[in-house]
Amino acid sequence: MARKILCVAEKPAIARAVATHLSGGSFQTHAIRGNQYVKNYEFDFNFGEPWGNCSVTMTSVIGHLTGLDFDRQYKGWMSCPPGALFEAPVQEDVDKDKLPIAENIRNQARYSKALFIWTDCDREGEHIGAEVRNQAKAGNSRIEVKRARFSNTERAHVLRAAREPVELDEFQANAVAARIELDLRIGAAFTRLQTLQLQAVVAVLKEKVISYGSCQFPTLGFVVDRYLRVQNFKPETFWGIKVMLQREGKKVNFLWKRVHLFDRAAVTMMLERCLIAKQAKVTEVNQKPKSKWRPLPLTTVDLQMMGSRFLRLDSQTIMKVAEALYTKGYISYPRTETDQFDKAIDLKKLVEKQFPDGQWGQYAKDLIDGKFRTPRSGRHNDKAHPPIHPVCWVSPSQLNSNEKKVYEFVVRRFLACCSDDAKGQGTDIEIQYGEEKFHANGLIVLERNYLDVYVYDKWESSQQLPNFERGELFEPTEANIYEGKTTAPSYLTEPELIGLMDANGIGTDATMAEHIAKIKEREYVVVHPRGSGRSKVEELIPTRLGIALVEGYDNVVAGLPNSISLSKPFLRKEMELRMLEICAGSKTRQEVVQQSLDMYREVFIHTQRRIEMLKAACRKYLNE
DNA sequence: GCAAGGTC
Repeated sequence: MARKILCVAEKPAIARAVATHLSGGSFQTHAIRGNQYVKNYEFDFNFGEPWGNCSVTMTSVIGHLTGLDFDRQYKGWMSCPPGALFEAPVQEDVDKDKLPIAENIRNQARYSKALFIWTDCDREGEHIGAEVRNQAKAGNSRIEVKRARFSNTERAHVLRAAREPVELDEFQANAVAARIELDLRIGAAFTRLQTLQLQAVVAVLKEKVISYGSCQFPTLGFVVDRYLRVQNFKPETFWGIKVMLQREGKKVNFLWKRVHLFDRAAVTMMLERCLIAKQAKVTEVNQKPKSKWRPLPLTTVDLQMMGSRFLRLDSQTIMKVAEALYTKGYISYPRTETDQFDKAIDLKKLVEKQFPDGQWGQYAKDLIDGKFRTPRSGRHNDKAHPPIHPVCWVSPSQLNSNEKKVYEFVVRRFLACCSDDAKGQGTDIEIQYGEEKFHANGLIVLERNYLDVYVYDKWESSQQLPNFERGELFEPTEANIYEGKTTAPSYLTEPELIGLMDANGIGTDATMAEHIAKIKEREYVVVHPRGSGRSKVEELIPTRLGIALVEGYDNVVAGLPNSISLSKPFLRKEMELRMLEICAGSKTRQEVVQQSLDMYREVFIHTQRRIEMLKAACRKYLNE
């Protein structure tokens, strides 16, 4: 009998795609008992040495199999002081709804010589792989464990992954295990502490859960931080000089090199000197080609940011819609950090698929007729998924209105990536007037290229400048002083918040939208519309509770050395660095868990000791 | 009734 090999992917869609490639398209599908999504695919495949021709069962899990929780006697909120959760025993169990999936793996492992793990090649994927391994070993302790390393589901790539397996990376799996334990202990301890303490202080908090999480709190911190900057803003008056010239029937405005100053007398004096000089001298006339770069291949974070901005959908809605489009097979996997296309992907074929479209079909044809360019490469690669792109064309009549918007964006972005940059001719003119320098810039757009399909970018020709010659003198038509006021920053918008979270390592591409939704659900922030029509944006404004929490925690640690407020992203960043140390093998999981718990325990003890600060902040903001 | 991370 041929040897049997069990393959397990992270999700059903990957299991199916891999089975299709390995089997050459002919496989048998079997449902499993107790779960409607997971299927077993059976076929033969030659893995090469040392396995040879094998009969394969390809199946999947659905994300993590297990969850970590406190032992039963610690689950009740009154069962122990919240601080005890830093040490309380925890146990890892297969989630209730995943029991049939785990059982399927144990059963299939029983008759298998080897297990090939096909989870995503990222940290979480390594941990999920370890969960799968544990189940397989429980079914068959002698099973040999291998890991397929693949970063997309292109055919040749998948075949190579099957024939060149590697080992599971225990370090990465351990790093995730550490994160899971820390998030649980710290989240539960602080949540219980602050909920129980604050509920008693203010009537409106009576029935509320006031949660703390290492991601949701820094997210709240960003919103509050901006809010306070807006509130505390004091406008300042400034003055500047503007110079205007009328020539050849055109008006040219020259901008001051110093932009503006906050000293009126000084500006007046500078203008006087200009007027005394009477004539301005052209010191530079530069004509140079300018270009506006086509966008980078699309990542999740970018989809959420651009989507919020141009499609007027919040990031969670965008992700839901993108997932629906993915499940229906219209776009690629929407959770990716990668902004570079793998050479193995046949991009032109994907462009051709868009030919039938009424809006951008002709544009796609023009690309294939010679205008195609290889996309730019960004600097991110998660080694698991390609940038988000359309996989086939779909008629607009098949989509609801949100799906239409998101699909259109993904397609236009993809076609833009495969286009040439926009090209133009720029003119920079610099003049010396008295002691001061001024400049005027002109732009003529010569080739729109990607702008024709990527309607979200704007790049317009400016008014054309009249001719100037270097060294020539002219008398400006007008030279004035003008007054202005600095304006307050505006409240944080969702795309800005996602940008901040991304830059500070708060959450992952898949979870950022959830953290924002969480702080809305907890009533730490609310969303207010600003403006109307096309310029309408949604702004995030902290509630009184949100402000009170941040101010309270800032006060708790104020004046203490080395204690960083929980509302800031630094503690989370620190945790991230320690996880990297586990991955590098320089620290063990236990060391990191102990160290990080010590760090958070210190803040916890301060918080308990100075809980009055937190209570006072809540009274201050919520008792009126 | 707590977290964050996978995925449906």
